[in-house]
Amino acid sequence: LDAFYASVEALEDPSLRNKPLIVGGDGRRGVVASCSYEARFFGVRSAMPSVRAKRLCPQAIFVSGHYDLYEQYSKRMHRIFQTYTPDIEPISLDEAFLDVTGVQRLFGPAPKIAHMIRERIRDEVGLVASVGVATTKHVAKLASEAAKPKAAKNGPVPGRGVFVVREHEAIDFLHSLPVRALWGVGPATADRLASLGVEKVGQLAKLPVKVIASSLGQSAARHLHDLAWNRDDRPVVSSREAKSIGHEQTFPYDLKTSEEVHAKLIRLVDATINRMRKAKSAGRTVTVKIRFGDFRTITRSKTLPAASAHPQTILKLVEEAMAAVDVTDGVRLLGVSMSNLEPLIEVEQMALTEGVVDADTSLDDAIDRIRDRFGDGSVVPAPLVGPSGEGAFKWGERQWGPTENGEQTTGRARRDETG
DNA sequence: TCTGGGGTCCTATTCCTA
DNA sequence: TCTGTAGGAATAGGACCC
Repeated sequence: LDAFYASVEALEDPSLRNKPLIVGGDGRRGVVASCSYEARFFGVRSAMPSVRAKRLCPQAIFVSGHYDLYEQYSKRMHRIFQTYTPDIEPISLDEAFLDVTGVQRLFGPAPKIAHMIRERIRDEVGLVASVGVATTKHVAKLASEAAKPKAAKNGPVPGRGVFVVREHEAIDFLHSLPVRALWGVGPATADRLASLGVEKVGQLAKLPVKVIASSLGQSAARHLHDLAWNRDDRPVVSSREAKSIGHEQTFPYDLKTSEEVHAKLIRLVDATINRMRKAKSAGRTVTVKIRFGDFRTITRSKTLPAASAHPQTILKLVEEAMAAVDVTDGVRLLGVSMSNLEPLIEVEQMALTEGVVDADTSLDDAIDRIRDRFGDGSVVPAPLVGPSGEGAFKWGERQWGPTENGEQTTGRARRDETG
């Protein structure tokens, strides 16, 4: 999708159409999550600090994200995809790979299917999609980039919409691109390749793997060299289990005391476990991420002998992990995430058969039921209730509380809050 | 310029155990 | 009993993606 979040916002509020629009936090530590092509003309890009975006485009309109809304639009698109093929691999809310190998007898050749899907997304959802068609996943992805509109003074100049790279054209197409275009080449890898004199994919392709490996390591070198020759046999995988679930938050001002840090950690643990339990998962490893005022970032992790979804157990582990961390320099961001995930039902059954069930299990179940019925803000850890200001509604910020229309919001809606 | 939040994957090191 | 070693798990950090 083109400028997905910004396009959805403009669709919902016509007064935002054809204007430089930025979706993201406009606070001092906000970044651009998505922006309209009108904003891009001024040099605004996603992931750019909002302060800089404002400087580049003072007339830009900032809106905070509505993640729940984007999810709804995403689902509508997926329903369209499903009418063509069950082999859909979501990359994000607004991108997916579709394998149409087996359905061309039914719907026609892949480029025709691409046009049909694009038209239906335009007519039924109201959004502009760009589609790349190719015989490998990564060329399809690059082709979709080539299909996108370009930013210009009076709004976007339409792109080709559908960009087809046939198998015999793939090498020429690839070799003309900058290495940075390759999936997996970011700023750090691009710098290293530049020091080998490599700017274009074609130059990378002609370099011996050994030489690339001297700079990037064997695995990455092999992988990128393969991609440069269009050797990519990764299949479209339609269902994938999450490997980790977590939450992190950047604070408007650095936290200076361990009490403040502890209070935030309690909230992050609760939010993470709440989501993990909704996903019917339990985790064995907890990782705490700490970013200091100077942007130095460390992680500390601890692993349990068996997976758990009990707040007290996880919090204790978090406290152990944090024991040796000095926060007096100021903490800018905290994160908590769980990995080594296992199905919650199996974990609880195991606990039952081993006779280690305690009051926690039924307590957690009761909390789940109350939250299902009255909202996530209805039960909160005691240290965050009361006159300190972090009461039930502040709890979890807007992300976990009810919205005006009574629905649960998730994810980036949190940008509405100032923290 | 001053850097979000959700993730995945890879690598290096350390520690434990067979 | 001591030592070397190989492999796996845990831990930490970094790059990258949207």
